[in-house]
Amino acid sequence: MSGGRLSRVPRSAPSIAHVDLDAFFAAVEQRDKPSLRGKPVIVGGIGPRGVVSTASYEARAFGIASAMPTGQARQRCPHAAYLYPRFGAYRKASQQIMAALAEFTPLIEPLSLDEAFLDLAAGVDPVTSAEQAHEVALRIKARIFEVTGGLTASAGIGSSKLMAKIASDLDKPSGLVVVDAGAEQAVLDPLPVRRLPGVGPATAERLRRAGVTTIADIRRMDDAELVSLLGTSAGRALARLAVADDNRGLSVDRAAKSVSVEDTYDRDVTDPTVLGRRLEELAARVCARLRDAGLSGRTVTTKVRLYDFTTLSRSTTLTDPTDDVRVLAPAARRLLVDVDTSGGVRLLGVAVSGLADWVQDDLFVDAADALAEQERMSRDKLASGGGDPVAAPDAHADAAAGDDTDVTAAAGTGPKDRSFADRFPGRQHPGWNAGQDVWHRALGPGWVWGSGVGRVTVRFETAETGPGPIRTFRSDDEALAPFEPWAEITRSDDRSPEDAAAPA
DNA sequence: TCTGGGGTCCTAGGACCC
DNA sequence: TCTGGGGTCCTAGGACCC
Repeated sequence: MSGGRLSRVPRSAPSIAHVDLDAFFAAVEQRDKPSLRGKPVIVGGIGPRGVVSTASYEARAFGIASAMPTGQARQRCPHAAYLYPRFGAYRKASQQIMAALAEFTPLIEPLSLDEAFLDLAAGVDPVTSAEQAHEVALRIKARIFEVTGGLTASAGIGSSKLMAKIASDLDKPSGLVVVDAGAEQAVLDPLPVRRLPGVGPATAERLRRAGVTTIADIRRMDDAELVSLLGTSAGRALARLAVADDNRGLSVDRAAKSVSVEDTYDRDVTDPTVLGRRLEELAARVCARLRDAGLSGRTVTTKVRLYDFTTLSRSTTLTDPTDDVRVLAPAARRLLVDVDTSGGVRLLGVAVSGLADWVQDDLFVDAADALAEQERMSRDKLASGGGDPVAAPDAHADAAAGDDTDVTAAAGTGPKDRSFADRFPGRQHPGWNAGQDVWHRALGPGWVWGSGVGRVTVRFETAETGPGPIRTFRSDDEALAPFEPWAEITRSDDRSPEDAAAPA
C-alpha cells in the first residue's frame, strides 16, 4: 500500500523486466571459492532440522530443490558441499546488483536480495519495442556479471509484471525471454497453474480436484466458479492473471511492516526456564534489528511450533510502540504462559508489527538513558506542578490554538519554531507512509513530532530535558482535542497521495 | 536424519463506535 | 421494540513467496 504506484500498465510494448539471479546463494559461494565451481553446492540449514535454501544447478541434477530437508539432500547427494548461508556476502552482492540495475532505470521494485522488477519505459533510453527490450536485457545481464564478478541472471521482459515474471522463468539459467505485446495468451495457455504467482500447493490441489491443471483451463472457467472455489480475492485475481490482465504498477520504497526472529532448536525444548531464556534472546535480537532500522512497533507476537509441528501464535498490542527489550521480552513471555508447551517445543519466534512512523536513532543518542532520565524529570516536574505537555495537554492548549492549521511548516516565533529540516539538518523525515510528513511543531515549552496509523505517536523535547518519553494516543483520544488538526491528518495516512487524491 | 527463516497478504470473528 | 449497517481495530491462522 505504501510506496507510490507508478508507471501505468498494460503497455503496447514489452518494457517491464524481471531480473532473477541464478541459484543466487550457491552461485556466490562458487564465485568466492573456485574449488566449488562445477560441483554440487547446497546452501541452507546444516543441522539435524535444516532445509535447503539454494542448490546449485549441479546439485539440482541430483533432484535437490529448495525447501527440501537437508537430511534428505545428503542421502541423494552425499558428496555435495553443504554450506551454512553467509548473508553478509549475499547482501553485498545484492547491493552491487541493485546499483547496476539503477544504471538502467530509476524505477526498480526489489522483491528480494536477488530479484527485482524494472520499468524500462522509464529508463534513460525508454524501451518501445521488443527488439530494444532484448538489447537492453543483454546489457543488464552483462553488467550484473561484471559488477558481481561472474554471477549470472535470467531476465524476462513483458508488457506487465506477470509476463515479465513468467518470462524470466522460461529459460533458466542465464536466460533471456521477451514476450512481445500480443503474444501473452499464447505463452500462458499451456503452462501449469502453479506458474501463476499466488498459486501454491494448496491452491493447485484445489484446482486439480476441479479438473483444472493449465492456465488455459482457468481461462475457461467462469469467474463465479473460481471465486466459490478460492474465495473472492484469490478467485478474482486468478481470473485476471489467466487472461494476462495485469495492470499492477511497480512500487519503489516499500516500508517494512514487521520484524521477526525465529529459531528451530536441534532438539525439542521442554524446560520452562530454558524456554523463557530463549524467548529473551529472540526479543533482544528483534530489538537490535528494530533499532538498526530506526523502527518500533506496538504489536508483539510470540510464535510456537510444538513437537508435533502444530504452530500457534499469540499476540498482544501495547499502548506504545517499543524497541526496548525491557518491554518486549516480558510481553513475549507473558504470551507464552497461555500455551501448553509440556510436550516439547521445536521452534520459538518473536515478531513486532504495527510499526510506528518515527525513528529513534542517533538523533537521540543513547536513547534508553535519555528516556529514563526524561521520565524521571517528568515525574519531578509533575510533582512540582510543572506538568508534562502530553500528560496535561490542557496546560498548553493556548499555544496550540494560537497556531492551529499549519502543521508542517511550524510557523511561529519561538526559537524552536523551525521546520524539521532546519532543526535536524541533513536528516530525513522519519515519516514514510504515503509520503506524509511527520508533523512537528513547537508546542509551548516543548517540541513534538510523530505520526501513526490511527494513532498519534509523539515525543516531546525541551531545551532543559532533551528528548522525552514516547507517548501514543488513539487519534480520537480526547487528550488530543487541543491539537485536533494533527489528529485529523493521521487518520488518513494509510493511503498514498494518489489514492487520497482520487475520488472515493 | 521430516518439514528453515524472513517476510506479505487474506480471511474471519468479535469488540466497539456511530 | 426491533432491527440495522458501516468502519476500525484486534487476534489467530493459513497460504504464499524467496
